[in-house]
Amino acid sequence: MAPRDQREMSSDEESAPAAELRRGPWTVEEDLLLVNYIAAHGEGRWNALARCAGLRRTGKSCRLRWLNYLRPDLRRGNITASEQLMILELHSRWGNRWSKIAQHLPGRTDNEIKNYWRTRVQKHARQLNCDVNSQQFKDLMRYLWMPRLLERIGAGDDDAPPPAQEQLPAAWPVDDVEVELSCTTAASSSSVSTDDGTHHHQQQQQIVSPAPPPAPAAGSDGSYSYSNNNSNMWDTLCQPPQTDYHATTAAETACSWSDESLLLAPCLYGDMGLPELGETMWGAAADDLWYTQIMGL
DNA sequence: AAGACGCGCAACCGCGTGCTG
DNA sequence: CCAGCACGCGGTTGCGCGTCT
Repeated sequence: MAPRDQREMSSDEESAPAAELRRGPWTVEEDLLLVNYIAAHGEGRWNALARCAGLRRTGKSCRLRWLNYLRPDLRRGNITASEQLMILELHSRWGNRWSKIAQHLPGRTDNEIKNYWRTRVQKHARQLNCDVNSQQFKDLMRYLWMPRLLERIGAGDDDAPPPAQEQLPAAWPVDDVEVELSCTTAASSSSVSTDDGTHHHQQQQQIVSPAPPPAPAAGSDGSYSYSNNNSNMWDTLCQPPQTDYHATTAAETACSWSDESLLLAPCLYGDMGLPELGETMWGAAADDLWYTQIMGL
């Protein structure tokens, strides 16, 4: 017997013989059955729904298919910079509470956010040889990548916007917390309270350059070289753009960088400078290159 | 051209929780 | 109070597809 068959059957599956239940990818016909049934009768009571709709699926499977794929209010396509920022911020606050995070990203499912985190964010953590839950990686996100996302958003370089009715609100309503999107000492944001007592977040338009990467050492030929030793990565990363520095954390460093040094960043880093902003995860292929160079990967 | 490999995502699973009789 | 059920959540798996060699 295959290992899968040896698993204990959930209560959802006990209502029908296992041999009659379908598993795996959904067909167009099944999708139609499910959509039509929910359109006529509404959702909920998933086991009964599966039977009544004539679907040889578990209620659990029907629910998942509806919530993660067939629901009409789902947003498809790339995670935008705004959404990435929201995910990073909320995850730093709540950890792997995907459904809770998804509640604040209209049209996105917990599954989608979870997959995003595992495939993109954790991948970068692996490349840095650090744990995604480590303080080092959290500092990297907070003081390097989140400011960059803020910059992209401020520059209007967010990914393709969703249809008008689905756009992220200018102020994100958050039930029990205030979500502070300001990631650096220079970026600013504020929270306001509405008449009904809920807190709304307001993003300010004053977006500044992100915390700069450390200056690489110029070689004799004028080119820059980077260490491939990841163990030194954080020492390098935490080095403020000043000649006399002391060992410190990324957080302390980011806080200590002045607005002036941020503005000087493009000068300080010569040809490397700050990357052009493109698309993808941290959002950008160019960002990835820039980041890879910094980290000496 | 074809096999190997890696990535992204849909789907599954086990388990915890809340509701109801 | 307790057992059974339905639902939802977070972790994991497996497959399709694109890229690399």
